[in-house]
Amino acid sequence: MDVLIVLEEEYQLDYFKEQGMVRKICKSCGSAFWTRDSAREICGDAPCEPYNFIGNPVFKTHNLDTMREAYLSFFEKHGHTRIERYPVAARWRDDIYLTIASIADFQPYVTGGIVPPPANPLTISQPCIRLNDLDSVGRSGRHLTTFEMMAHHAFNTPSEEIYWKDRTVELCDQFIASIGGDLNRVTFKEHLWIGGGNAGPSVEVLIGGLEIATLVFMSLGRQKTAQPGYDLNGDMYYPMKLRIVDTGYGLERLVWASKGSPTIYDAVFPEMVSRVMSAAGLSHMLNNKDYTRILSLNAKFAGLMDISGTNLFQLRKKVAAAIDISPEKLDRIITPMEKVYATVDHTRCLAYMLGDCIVPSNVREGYLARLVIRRTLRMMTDLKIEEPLADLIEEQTRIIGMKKFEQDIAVVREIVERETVKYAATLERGTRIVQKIAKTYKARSQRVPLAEIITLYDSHGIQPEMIRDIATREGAVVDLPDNFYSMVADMHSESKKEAEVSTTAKYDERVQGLPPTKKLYYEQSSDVEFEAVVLDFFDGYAVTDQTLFYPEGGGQPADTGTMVSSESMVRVDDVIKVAEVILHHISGGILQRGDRVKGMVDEERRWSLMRHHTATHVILHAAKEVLGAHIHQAGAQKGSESSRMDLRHFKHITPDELRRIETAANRMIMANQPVEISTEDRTKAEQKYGFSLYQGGVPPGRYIRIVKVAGDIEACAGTHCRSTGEVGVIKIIRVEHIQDGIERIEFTAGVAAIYYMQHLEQIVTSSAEALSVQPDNLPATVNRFFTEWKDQKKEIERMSSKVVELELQSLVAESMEGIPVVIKRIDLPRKELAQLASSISEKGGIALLAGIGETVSVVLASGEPRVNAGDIIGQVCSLLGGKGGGKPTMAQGGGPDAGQIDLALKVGRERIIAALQG
RNA sequence: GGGCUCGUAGAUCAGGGGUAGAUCGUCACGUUUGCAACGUGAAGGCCACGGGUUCAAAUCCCGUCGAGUCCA
Repeated sequence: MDVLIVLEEEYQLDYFKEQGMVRKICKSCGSAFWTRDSAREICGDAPCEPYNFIGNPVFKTHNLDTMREAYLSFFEKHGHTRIERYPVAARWRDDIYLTIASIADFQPYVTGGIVPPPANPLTISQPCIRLNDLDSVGRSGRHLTTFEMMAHHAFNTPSEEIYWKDRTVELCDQFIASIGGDLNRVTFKEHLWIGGGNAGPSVEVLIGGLEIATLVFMSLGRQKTAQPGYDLNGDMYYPMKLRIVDTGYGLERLVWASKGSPTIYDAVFPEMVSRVMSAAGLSHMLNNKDYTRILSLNAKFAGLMDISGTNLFQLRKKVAAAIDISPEKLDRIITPMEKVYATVDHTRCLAYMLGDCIVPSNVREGYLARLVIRRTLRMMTDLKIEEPLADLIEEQTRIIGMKKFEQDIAVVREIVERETVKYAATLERGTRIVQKIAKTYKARSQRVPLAEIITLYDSHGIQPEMIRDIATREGAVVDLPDNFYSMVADMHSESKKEAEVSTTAKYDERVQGLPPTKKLYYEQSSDVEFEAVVLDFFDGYAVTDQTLFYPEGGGQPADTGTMVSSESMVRVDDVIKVAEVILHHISGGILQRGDRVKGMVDEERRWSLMRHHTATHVILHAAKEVLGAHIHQAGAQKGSESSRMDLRHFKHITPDELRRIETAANRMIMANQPVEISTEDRTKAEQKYGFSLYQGGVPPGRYIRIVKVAGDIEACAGTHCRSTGEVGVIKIIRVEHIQDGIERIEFTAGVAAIYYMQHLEQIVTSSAEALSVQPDNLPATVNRFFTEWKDQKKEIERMSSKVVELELQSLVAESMEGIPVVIKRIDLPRKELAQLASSISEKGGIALLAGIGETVSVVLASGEPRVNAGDIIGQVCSLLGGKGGGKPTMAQGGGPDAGQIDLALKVGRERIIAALQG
């Protein structure tokens, strides 16, 4: 089917026609668009149309709060339910780190038709973070890292139609009118939307040259269906059962258009702009008409182009020509302004990131937070802003509203302050390394090679521009290619590995014909025996109608045990879950379809796993109590001996904190609260408990299993004790710093904890016995021994230099060719021999000394240029069955053959004489 | 999750198979009314830890622990 024809039909809306709109083709770009203005010839989008709303607002004046409220209450009035925003860290998804669009809140389960939406239709204003255009932020006048995507979403199923294209466009029109927009100036540009495995027609809503919204009609997906598909850019897309109205209105853009200010930044956060301007000593610019004119011109032109790389220079040239100054002068004026804007934008981004409990680190979303923090710190340095970054972020938090964030502002401040100190240290360290390298290459009068610069950036985090500046100051030459960052990226992509194929994937088809296995381990988690019927047996895997065996999942290993049929008794050594079917891996025999079996789970192991799993929840809760609200699990591995849990935290957990966590966790156990487990609707559970539900990953499906342990509430599929008391006892083994921002707590629970403590006790008693002291005195005694050992080592050194001195006095040198030469067997360790020999060679003499210890050690030192010690030692040592070598002035060696020592010295003597005469 | 760099005196770092070093800091003595400065000297090292290779390892190899950094 021809995509273009189909798509053209898609836009023939009754609503457009009723409103007397006409479809036109843009004279400039050739795109189709709908308008009420029959005289209009261009689509209204940049670059076809300039930003003519600047200085000429198209809506009634609004700020962020009033515009958001105007939007949400408008849609509420028109039958939509208002939904609270989701966090900017997309914790309910494992494919993206940050929330990048309002629809991301509902992916993948709602958009996939698995889970119903929290309301239908709904409206939301979702803060989103996109870091792809970082370079343009502050420069283009319109780019932001953080923006609120306001949306109304409707999810249409085959059985229930909420509304589709006509109503969507109608609502859009009415909303624009409600904030004072002139509908005659609005155009709807046809646009094929493709993204995230979905596609559909969409219209871009334009006014005054600015795109203020996109209305997407998501109706195609990659999943093959009976209906004919479309080839879109080489991929096939098929009509979906679920058709989703996915709209996105840019809150900041609406506010900008309502004010008509030169840049979006002035419109959206005027207080912050003026605060940062004055902190940078640039306040005078605010009231200067020339600057305002430059900025608005800059923004108008920037709106017409994509700012990146060389385009920036083009932009400068254009603006400079329009106001008749040199591009260089313009650059000097405008660069600080751009940095002010970017600082304002970035601090707002950080307020959201940190407020939503992201902890800066060098992995995942934590790395993104650190990236933005460091970028901001660099700009603040350039602007000579002395105010602490934490103050600016706190101010942004206050403007947005403290109550909108989970993280305590005091913790946010501490995190930022730590990051600031840390970055200063990195810069200092980096500067020293660069200076050193610059000096090296300057001394060789070479340019600093690119490989060095890449290492400096990649391994030490020093920005290439900074490398150039420092090296230049040191007088070295650095060439910096324009495509530096892409070269680094290329280097990384070379070492990329293929993704692993899931091991269970090969059984997907096989289990499709089987009913879901009844999971007895949830209903009777403390039972260990059950009866079942074998439904299938393949590849060593048995499938039964029901089972008590817990399959590997959620960081909990599988149960083991036995299965007995009338014919045989087999071992269950592994259990896996494929979709809703549980596969038991059998060894030591086979089972047959139809066999009645009795299953027995290894009781000790099951209990140990349950205790460790329940303990994980308890420790997480205790850690939150001790360390703060941001504590989030970053992975966990349960075992039957010990378990570990990784926590996101911005500093090292101190031994004291660790003890407090351990004590708190054990108190929770002693309180012996029941463990409550329920199955709840995913969306409702998310609304009720928040996203801290997803600590151990995001489980699939419409319903999720909620486990409540000692105040900790998580979505969890593991087996648990019936009450916290059954855990028995928790002993934390240690805490380990895995990566920046991630601390690993290793612990043990129940019987394993008792064994562990007994093991510790045994270590202490046997150490105490070895030293014949009471365990209580162990630390003091060990300390004393260590200092004594060090003192004695020094004493030995003193004595041995004394021995060398004495030996030296008793040595009588013979004279060969006028040179004092000592050739002698002295049974001292090699180190002393070397000392002795070198004190002779220092005075211009020659010493060949050999001594017998475990093996023979030989040292030859020569203060006489004619005698090359390194050359001679080899032959001497080979007589002893060994080897040797060294420098011309000092050589060492040895060999095992002590009987040959006299011969070796004799040969050595001959060689020295020969060299002296030679 | 993947990659890279680095662990040597209290601090900053050289040395990269052959006797463990420099600078700053510390301490003592000297010059000085005192301080600063200078001079002379000294103390201060499990060369991160555990294996291996070697006649010989701070140095090479493997592992562990720790620090830093880039990317997804």
